[in-house]
Amino acid sequence: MVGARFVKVEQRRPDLRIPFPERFVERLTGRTVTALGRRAKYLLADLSSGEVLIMHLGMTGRFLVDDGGKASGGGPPLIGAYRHTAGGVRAHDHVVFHLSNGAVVTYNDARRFGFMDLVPRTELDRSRHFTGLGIEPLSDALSGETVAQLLLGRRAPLKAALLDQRLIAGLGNIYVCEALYRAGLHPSAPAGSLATPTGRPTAKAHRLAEAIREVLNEAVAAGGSTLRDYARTDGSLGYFQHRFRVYDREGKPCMRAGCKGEIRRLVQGGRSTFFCPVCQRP
DNA sequence: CTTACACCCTGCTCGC
DNA sequence: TGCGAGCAGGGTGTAA
Repeated sequence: MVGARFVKVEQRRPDLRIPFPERFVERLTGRTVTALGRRAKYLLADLSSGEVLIMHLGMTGRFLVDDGGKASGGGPPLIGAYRHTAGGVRAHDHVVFHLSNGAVVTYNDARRFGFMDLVPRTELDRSRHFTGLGIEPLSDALSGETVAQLLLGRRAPLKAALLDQRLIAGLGNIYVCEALYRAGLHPSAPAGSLATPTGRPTAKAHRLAEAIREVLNEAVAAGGSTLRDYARTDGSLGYFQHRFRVYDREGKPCMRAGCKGEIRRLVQGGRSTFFCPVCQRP
């Protein structure tokens, strides 16, 4: 997409989780994508107009890429590669980008918890989506020290605090479960128990920071996690789901050598938490 | 300020 | 085979 121009944009419904911005199609058409980026779970495309296209996948959103046979010709398929058929619309295809390089990028989202928005680049950090966002977990900002400071005094369960995007921005349900397991921390422990009364990091805080970084780096290297509702098994999907140690493993044995524990599931804030009651003690 | 919970929406799996 | 209940990668608005 970078360097390519939107030659045609199909917006097939008025809203996803929120309405599309005013004149969405007009503000994209004819613009060139100058850069792609990310902040937390938001995908960002800088446009030649000075606006940023913000895209969020929600739970079931995905981008399907028909590169026109260029990038994948002869080589391994692109992530989500597929063939776009003009006029042939799949269920839940909500937005179709036609690019000047021949690529067709389709946004598909069954549950429509995703969204797209347009904001001036200069106002991005003040936009409603970005105000109050926490630190990037893969940046230098994440350390035992910052974890301790962020969690100091909080009585919410550790699991809930890690899912709070205002503290650390970008962790989801899977990677929080996996990070807590690797750090040997109980999901129900008070978040503040990882800090000393003065906000200094405990050994647990250091372990957690390291586990978060480790899990995310491994997942990115594996192409992410593809769960139950993917469309194709063409070898281009994420593989981290095969490396889950606790997520969706209720009733199965703990994978730590010698551990006799059995993975348990509990519900916190309406979300499932998976953990080993032996390795992750209260 | 915190924390808890319902809700947005569709599809799949499970138990009966 | 059919059907309802429960659950799912996220975020927000409201209430307590």
